[in-house]
Amino acid sequence: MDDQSRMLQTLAGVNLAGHSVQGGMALPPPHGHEGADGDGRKQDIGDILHQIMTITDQSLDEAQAKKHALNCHRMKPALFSVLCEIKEKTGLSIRGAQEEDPPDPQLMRLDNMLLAEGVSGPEKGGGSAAAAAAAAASGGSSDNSIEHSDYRAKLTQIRQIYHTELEKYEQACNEFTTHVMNLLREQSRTRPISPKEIERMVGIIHRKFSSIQMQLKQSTCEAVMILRSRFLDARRKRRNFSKQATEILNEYFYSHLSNPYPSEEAKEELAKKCSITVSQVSNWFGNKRIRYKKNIGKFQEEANLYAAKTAVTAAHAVAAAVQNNQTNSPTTPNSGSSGSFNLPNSGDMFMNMQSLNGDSYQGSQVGANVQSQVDTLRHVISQTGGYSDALGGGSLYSPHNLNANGGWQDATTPSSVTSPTEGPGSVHSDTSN
DNA sequence: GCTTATGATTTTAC
DNA sequence: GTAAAATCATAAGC
Repeated sequence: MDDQSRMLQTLAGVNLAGHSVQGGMALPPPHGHEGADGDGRKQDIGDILHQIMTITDQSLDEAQAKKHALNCHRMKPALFSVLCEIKEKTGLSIRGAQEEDPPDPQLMRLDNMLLAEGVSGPEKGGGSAAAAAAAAASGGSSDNSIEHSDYRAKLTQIRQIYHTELEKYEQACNEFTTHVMNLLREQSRTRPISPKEIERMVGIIHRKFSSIQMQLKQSTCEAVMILRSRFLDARRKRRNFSKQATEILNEYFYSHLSNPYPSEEAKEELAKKCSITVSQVSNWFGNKRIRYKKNIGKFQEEANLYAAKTAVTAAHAVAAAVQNNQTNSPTTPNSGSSGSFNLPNSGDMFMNMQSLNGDSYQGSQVGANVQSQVDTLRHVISQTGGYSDALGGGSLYSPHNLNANGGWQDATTPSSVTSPTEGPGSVHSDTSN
């Protein structure tokens, strides 16, 4: 029997004597069991094992010296291979416990969220899907641009911090892993360390670091949530439009009462004039239509006011045109030209009225054929339905633009052709709601 | 502080 | 997809 197998037998005896095996390391008694042969070698082994076990209790220098002594010991190779064998056997028993953990569902959720918010994953042009979705949901492409850019800037900030921290963690993790691996390699000279064990250790380190990363991800998600809620709150905040803007919108509304649905172009024009967004114009008209319909009586006065205002504006425009015509040579023959006063239909009337009265008014364009203009104006005013008698006296406003179902008449049906006998009271079948 | 007005959002119907 | 209707939330007036 050679030294090695004899030693194995001895060690097996030690273990059977009631000393457990822990952590892949055989734990011998402080002093070797005296076997039947009473071999002095056994005493040696016992001493060596004792030294191994107590090495951690000693100071570093001491331990270093002992380590060196152990390395140089004549029994070292034999003992080493025995330990390897023991570890191999004990390793089998713990293998089942180190199965790969399934992916953490919470971590997956966090990852998905960060990806969806544009914090992790590829950079989406500095923006976020969430912000874009929120902006789209609000109904405007360029709307909320201030908040949107603000949101994006803040999200970019969060993204940067997240990536910096993540990088730091990864770097620390790698450094620590390398350090531990070096340590294990170093230790492998004195005790058997299998690649599997190193792998396991690396796994443990990675798990620890990923738990830290999860905290980082959680904090990032929270930050994004807070930012998002603030962003949405900011969008919800209401600021009253300026008086001028409200007037412009009201003027348009009441002058188009027969069909208060501005076209996209008209909306853009109104938005520009009121310094608001197109979707705000849409919102305003949506609200106005429903509120007007719900309570026509309440809006009667307002309607009269704007009808009168528009009538005065129109009258002034006509007067100005007449005056202009008188002062200019009557022979100026620009009647019928495309540049002349052009009021094609009620749908565009307001904008042209605004042109007459507003900043864009150009006297030269309101030129020659005054009489035809007056006629056109009269016709258009009558078509608006708001004050068909405005130039002829009588009631300024008659809310006959709503049909019996509560809806506005078809845009193609001018209010002037609807029954004039229909009074304010007859159109309120929808006001019950 | 309460009420009303009003801009924005969400839900519903078509 | 769009408008109506309902609802929310805040500004403004008292």
